[in-house]
This record gives sequence, structure tokens and C-alpha cells, in this order.
Amino acid sequence: MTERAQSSPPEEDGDQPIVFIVDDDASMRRALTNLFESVGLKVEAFGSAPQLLQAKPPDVPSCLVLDIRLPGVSGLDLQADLAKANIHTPIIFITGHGDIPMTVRAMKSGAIDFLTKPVRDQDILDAVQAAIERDRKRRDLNRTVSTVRSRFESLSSRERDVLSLVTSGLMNKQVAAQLGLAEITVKIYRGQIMRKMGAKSLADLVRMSEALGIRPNKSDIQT
Amino acid sequence: MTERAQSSPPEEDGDQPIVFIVDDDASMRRALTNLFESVGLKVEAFGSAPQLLQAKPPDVPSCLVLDIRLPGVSGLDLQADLAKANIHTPIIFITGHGDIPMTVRAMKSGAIDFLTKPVRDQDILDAVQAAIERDRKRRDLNRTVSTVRSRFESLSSRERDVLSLVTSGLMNKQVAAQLGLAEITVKIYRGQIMRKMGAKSLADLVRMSEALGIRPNKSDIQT
DNA sequence: GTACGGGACAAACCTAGGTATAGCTTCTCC
DNA sequence: GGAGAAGCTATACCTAGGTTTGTCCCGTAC
Repeated sequence: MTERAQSSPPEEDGDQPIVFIVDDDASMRRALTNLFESVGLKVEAFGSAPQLLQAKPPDVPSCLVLDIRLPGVSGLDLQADLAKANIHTPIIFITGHGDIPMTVRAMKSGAIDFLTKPVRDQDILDAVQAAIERDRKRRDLNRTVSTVRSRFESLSSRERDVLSLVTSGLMNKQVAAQLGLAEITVKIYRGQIMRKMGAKSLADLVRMSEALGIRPNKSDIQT
Repeated sequence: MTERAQSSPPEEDGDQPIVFIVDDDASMRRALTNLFESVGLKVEAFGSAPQLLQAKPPDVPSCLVLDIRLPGVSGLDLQADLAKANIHTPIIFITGHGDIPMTVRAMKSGAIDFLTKPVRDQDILDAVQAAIERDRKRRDLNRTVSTVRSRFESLSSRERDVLSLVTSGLMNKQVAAQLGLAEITVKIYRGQIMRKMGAKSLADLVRMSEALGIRPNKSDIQT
């Protein structure tokens, strides 16, 4: 998992974050680019939403800095499109003539910040910092969950049945009864599940099933 | 846990939600009160932040509707005070003369919505509905977690040690080795833990320890 | 048609988990 | 100074979990 590059010279693109800028005002793009590069961030700037969408999604922590008012597709539209496309890169909005409903909509949709022009350098740098940090966490979590999910998908349907009952706390014999199987069969599936899921203990398996959203009926806790 | 009143006639205050209004404009208070009552919500209205704070915190799902501009303590200040006092009732702001930074601050601090005057009835009703729903969920989660936490606090320090190692997936003998104990001792503690925590299975116990934030070193998942 | 994977089971065997009973020390509270 | 709780262990015993080897049925893909 945590294999870093083994070579001695430090590699400078392993998880070097990128800031994407979308603003139709070239001078603004230049100013922001200079600002971000001055603190050592990689930058890619675009003049419109479609240009951004054509760029390949990056494989490093990143964030978007969007002008609300863009030609064609507005910043808010772009936010919605990205969400629909299941792209959850954190977004910072910049606006010259924003209003409150716009702000509320953007923030409710998960924007990190919403800054008004003229933007103070420190404000946007702070926002970008926070956005990248959030993206890093999101990516970490995502990687973990998708590993678990792909293992889960390698299970046969019977194995999935057993997994859900076992992680809900039933004993092998109870699982067997519910599925109409012999206890030994459950034991064998259980072993296969542990192997396929890469779980080293039942505790592991329970946590994985939590991550996958496989829940029993209700959250226990009775006297 | 889930002891409801046992009497036959349906009790109408068991979890009847309440909307708290804080606005210095009496006519606004009246209008909002009428609006909310017209859809069957209980309402308590106040003219200033201190008045609200003197009222007893309710034991039902609720939400706050705050004017941003209040005499003395502003709506945003009140939001911060409540957060500091660990009161997390969802807040809906209403403003006549708000600006974007204010909106951003409120939303970042967790406000449900931020509406501008004149407020459309449907907008505020939707917001209140969403706020109460969120509060219901928050309260449910809270109740569960605090039950688990109080049980955890009834454990002796050794039992806690064992709990954290067991739920991290170690076998009894490994736990024993790490704590310098005999395996039998671990077994006995383990039994006491299950009893005190009210866990019916190891899976239960693992989920409880997750809820308590007792994590092992790292999130496993290796090949 | 046979090779393959999923599904199901049995016998044999071993390890891990869990309880009951009993006994020991140490510390604290009244 | 004795009662009680926490902490620790031993013997004995039983149940649950888990692997291996081998067998059988079924469907389907080549």
C-alpha cells in the first residue's frame, strides 16, 4: 500500500497537487497562476468549462478555482456537471457580481469557499490549501473503499450471503440455518471470503463490510 | 433505551418538533410563527439571542430560524456561541441586508440555509423541514453513541486495553503477549467486556469501537 | 464431450474462544 | 482491619471456528 518510490533522489510528481483554474479573463488567469506557482503549486488554467472537461482528470490531489460567470456553462453549472459525472474535486468559487442565493447554492453543493473580487492573496491561498487537503483525504478514503469493493465483487453470490450474515454477528450454525446450508459449508465459504477479501481477522471483515455499507437490520445496542 | 410512554392514548409531544425563531422584528416573528403553526409545527419565538439561550434546550428534534442582524449578539455570533456550547441544533438564517462573506461564514459553520428577505413561504418551510430531519438523524446517532460511550466508561482500564486490541483483530494469545498477561486472563476480560458493553457478538463489539473512534494503527487492506 | 467453476456436503482433525470454580495479591474506602 | 474491587492466574471443560481431503451435482463455455 504505502510503497513510495524507492529511488534516492526525491521524485517531484508522485503526489504533487495541481490547481485547475477556469476563468475567461486572461489577466486573472495569469495573476492566479503566478500566485499559486509562487508557493510551489502546479497550475493548469483554462478559459472555459469545456476546455477543463477535455483535460484528463488528474491522478493527484487537486482543486478547482472557478469564476462563477463563465461564457456558456456557468461555474455553478460546471459544479453540477462534475457532480453528475461523479467527479468530486473540491471547488473554490470566485465572483465579481455574485449574490446570496448563488452563494448558498454553491456552498450547499459542497464548495469549499466562495470569494468575492477583489480576492486577497492570502484568502485564496488558504482556501486552496484547505481544498487540496480535503481532496487528499477524499482520495485516500476512495482508494481504500474501491479496493475493498473490487474484492467484494470477486465474491460469488453465496459468499456474499454468508458475508453479510457473518458480519452481522451470527454464528456459523445460525448462518447455515438461515441459508438452509450445512454448517460445514458455511465454514468453507467463510474461509474463502477471508482469503478473497484479504481480511486477516473477523474484525477486519466487519470493518470492510461497514465501508461497503453492508448493514444488518438495525444498530443493535439493547440492554 | 426506547422506552416510550406506556399509556394507551397517543401522546402528542413525544417527538413533536419545535422551531425556535429569533428575530427582533415582532411582526416578522408573528408572521413566521403563523406560517409554521399552519403546517402543524410547534414554535417558540424570541426577540434576542440571550432570551433564546435562557430557554431550556428542547428534548425533541428542533431547528433555529435566526435573523442575521440581531440587537447585541448577531446571528453569526449566536451560531458560534452555540457551537462552542456544543449545541448543534441546525440553523436557518434570514437576512435583509446580508453579504457574501457572511453567507459563506454561516454555511461553512454548518448552517442549513441562508434566505434573503422577502422570504418565500415555501422556501423557509422546505428549509425547516430539512433542518428538522437533519436534527432527528443527529439526535438518533447521538443517543446511540452516548449509550455506547457510557458503557465504555464502565470498563476498567485493563478491560479497555483488551477491548482495543481485540477489536483490532488480534487473537487472545496475541493480546496476552502484548499486555504481558496469560491468555486465560484475556479470555476472562473479554467476557466481561462483552457483558458490560452489551455486545452480542464480536461484530457488534467492533462496530461499537468504531463508533467510539477506537481505531487500530492503520486501515489494513494489504494483499 | 470434457474441462471448469460454483455450489453443496462429509469425515477427520486441530485451534481458538469462552465459562465456571477457585485462589492469589494489592489498594482503597469507611 | 475488614469489605470490595481490580487485577491476575490455574485447572477443567465445552463450544465455535477453521482447514484438508475427497465426493457429488449442475450448468456452460469451448
